[in-house]
Amino acid sequence: MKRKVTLKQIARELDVSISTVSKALRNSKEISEDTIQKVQAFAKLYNYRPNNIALSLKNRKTKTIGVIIPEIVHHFFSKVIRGVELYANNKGYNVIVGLSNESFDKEVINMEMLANGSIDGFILSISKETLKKQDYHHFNESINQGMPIVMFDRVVSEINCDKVVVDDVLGSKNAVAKLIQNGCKSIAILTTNDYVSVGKLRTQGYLEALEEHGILPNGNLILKVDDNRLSEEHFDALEKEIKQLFINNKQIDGVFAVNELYAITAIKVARSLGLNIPENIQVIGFTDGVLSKHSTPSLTTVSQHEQVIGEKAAELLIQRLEDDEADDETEEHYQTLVIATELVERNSTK
Amino acid sequence: MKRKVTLKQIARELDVSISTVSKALRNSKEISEDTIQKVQAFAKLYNYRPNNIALSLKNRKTKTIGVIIPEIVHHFFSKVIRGVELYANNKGYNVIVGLSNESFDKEVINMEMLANGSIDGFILSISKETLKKQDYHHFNESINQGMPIVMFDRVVSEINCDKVVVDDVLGSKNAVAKLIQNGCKSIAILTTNDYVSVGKLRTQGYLEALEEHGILPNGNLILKVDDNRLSEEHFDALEKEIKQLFINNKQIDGVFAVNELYAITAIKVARSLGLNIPENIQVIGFTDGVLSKHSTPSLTTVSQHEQVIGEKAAELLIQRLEDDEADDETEEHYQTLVIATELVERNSTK
DNA sequence: ATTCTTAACGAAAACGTTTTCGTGTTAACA
DNA sequence: TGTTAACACGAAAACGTTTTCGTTAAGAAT
Repeated sequence: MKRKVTLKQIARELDVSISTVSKALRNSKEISEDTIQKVQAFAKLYNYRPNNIALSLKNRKTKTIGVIIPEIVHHFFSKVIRGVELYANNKGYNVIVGLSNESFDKEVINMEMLANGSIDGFILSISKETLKKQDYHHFNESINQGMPIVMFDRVVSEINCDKVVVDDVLGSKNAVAKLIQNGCKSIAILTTNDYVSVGKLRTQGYLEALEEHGILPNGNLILKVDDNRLSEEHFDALEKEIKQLFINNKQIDGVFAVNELYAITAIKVARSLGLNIPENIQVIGFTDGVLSKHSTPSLTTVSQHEQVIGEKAAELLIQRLEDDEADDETEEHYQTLVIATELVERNSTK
Repeated sequence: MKRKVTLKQIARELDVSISTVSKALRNSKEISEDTIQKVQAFAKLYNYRPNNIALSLKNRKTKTIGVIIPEIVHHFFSKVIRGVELYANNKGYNVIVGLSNESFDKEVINMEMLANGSIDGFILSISKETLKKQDYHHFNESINQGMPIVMFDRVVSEINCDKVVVDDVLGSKNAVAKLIQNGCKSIAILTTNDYVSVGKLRTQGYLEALEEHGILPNGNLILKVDDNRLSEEHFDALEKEIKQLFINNKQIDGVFAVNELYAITAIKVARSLGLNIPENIQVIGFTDGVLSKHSTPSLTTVSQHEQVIGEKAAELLIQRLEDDEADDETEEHYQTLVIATELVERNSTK
C-alpha cells in the first residue's frame, strides 16, 4: 500500500524545491525545459494527482455542491439529482447528498454538517416539517454567510434566493381543462394539505380551470389527503378516503390527482367499484413516473421534466458561484426559473 | 455577508494566541477558567464552527464516503443509498454520490475525481459496461493506494475487498420452488445476459430449483433479454420477445422474472393474450419496488432489503476506516456479507 | 571592470486547524 | 535568598498546495 505521492516527495527525489515541482507541472516558463521534462516524467510515473483537500483549503472553495432533499426513494427527486449530477460533473463539480427525510431537525443538522467548508453552495427542496413550522432561519443563515442556495420545487417566497419551479398552476389548469374538453362534467381533485406548496398551487390550477369553463367548484369533490408519513402504511387510509369520495359522489366522471400514487389508487378504487377507466371516469395525475407508464391502463400525466429542473438548478448555482469569484457583490438579483410542464396522454383519458 | 469566523480572528479580537483559542474551545486544562469562558462566549456569539476542510487536511481524512452507482433513478439503488446515508450520518460521515450511468469511462472518471483526497473510501456497484469489459484496474488502483472499497450487489470475485450481496441463488430458488409448490409444471424465466452477475446467479437458482424438484430445464423457456439501454425505449422489444415466448410455449403456467419490470411486462402481455393471472399463469419477480406493490394484480416478489444492504455496506466501510486508523496493517481479511431475501406474497401467485 | 538583464530556481506565506514543545511568571519550599 | 514546581500561555510545525517575491549566476552591455 503505497501512499499517494505529494509535491514534497517529488521535490526530494529530484533534488529541487517544491515550488519548482509545482511550477514545472503547470508548464511555467520560469522553469527550464529540462526540469519540466524531468518532473513531468516522474509525476506521470508515480501517477501524481494534486490533493483536492489542499486545493480546497487554499482556494477557499471546494468545487462541491450540496443537495438536500426530503427523500431519495422517490422518482421525482432522484431524477432531479440525476440532472444536477450531470450538469455539475460536466463543470468539474462534485455532488454531496443529504436527506432530510421530511424532518426539520435532520434538514438543519445536514445543512450545518455541510456548511462548514465542505461545499460551495446548496441546492435543496424543503422538507414538509419545515414547511409546516415555517422556520426558515437556517436558510437565511447560510445565505448570510455567503453560501448561496438554489431551491427547487418546494420553495418559499420568504427566502431570497434563486429558484427553479414547475408551473404547477398552469400544468394543473391544462390537465383539468383537458378533462373538461374530453367531456367531464364533475371533476374531483385528490390533493394534499395546504402547507405543501405544490399541493396548494395545483389545487389553484384546478379551480382556475373550472372557473374558466364556467363550472362551479364543489367542495365535496376536493379531497385533501392527510399525508403525514403516508408513504408506507397509511396507504389503506388513502384507499378508504377515495372510496368514500366515489360512493358519496356518484356523478364523478373525472379525477385530477396531484401525484402519481393518488392517481393510480383512484383507478384501483374505481375499478373495484365496477367503474371503467376511461369510459366512466377519466384520470390525470401530476408527475410522470414509472407507475404511470406501467399501470393498466397507463396513466395520462403532467410531466415535469425533472432532469431539466436539476440541470437548471445546478446551472444557476454554479453561475452564481463563479460570478461571485470574478467580482464581489455585483448582481444581488435572484431569479426564479419556471419549467414548463407537458401533458403526456396515455390511456386513462379518452 | 459576513465571512465565517476563524480561530485567527477570535485570537486577534481577544488578544490571545491561536493556540490558546483552540485549546480553550476544547476545554484544555492548560488554559485558565477565565480565558476558557471568554473564548467560548465569543465563539458562541459569532457562531464559530471549525472549518471541515482544514480539519480534513490536518487529519488526512475527510469523514466522507463516496458512493458510485450505475443509476440513481432506480428503486434498488436509491434505497441502498438511503441505507448508506442513514448509517453514515449517524457516524458523522457525509455521503458524496457519483453516477456511472452504466458507463465504464464515467465510472473511472468519477472515481478519479473523488480519489484525490475528497473521500476516505468507496461504496460501489459495478456498471454494466465495466462488467462486460472485465477491466477492473481502477478498483485495484484505489485499493492499492489505501482507499478501501466495499462493493454491493454487482460484485466481482477478482477484486479483493469487502462485499455485500443478496443471496440471489437462494432467493431465486425459493421463488421458483414456490411456483412449483403452487402447481406450476412449466416455468419460464425472464433474465438478462450473463455478464450481469445477478442475472446469471438468479438463473442458476432457477435451474437448481427445477433440478431439485425433478423438472428437466427447457432451453426454450429461458429468455435472455438483451438489455443494452433497455431502460427507455427498447421496452417495445421486450414486450415482443415475451409475447413470442408465450405464443411458442403455450404450456407455460409460471414465470420467474429477474426484475420487476420484466415481471409486470409479462403480466401485461399475458393478459393481452387472454390469459389470467394467477389462474392461468403465476408470476414472481425479483426485487420488490413500487411497481410490484401497485400493479394489478399486485406482484409476488423476492424482496432484497435494500436499505439493509446500504447500512451494512456503510458499516463495513466505516469499520475498516476506523480500524486502519487505530493500528496499521492488521487484518487484511475481507468479508462478504450475504443479505437474506424474503418472499413477499401478493396476488400474482395462488 | 562595472553595471544591467535575464534565466532558473528557492524561500516563505497563505489557507485553518491541532498539537508539541518551549517559556515566562508566580508561588512554595528549603 | 535561591531552587523548584505548577500554571498559563505562545511559537512553530504539520497537512499539501499555489504564488509572490526574492536570489544567484551567467551573459550582455557600457
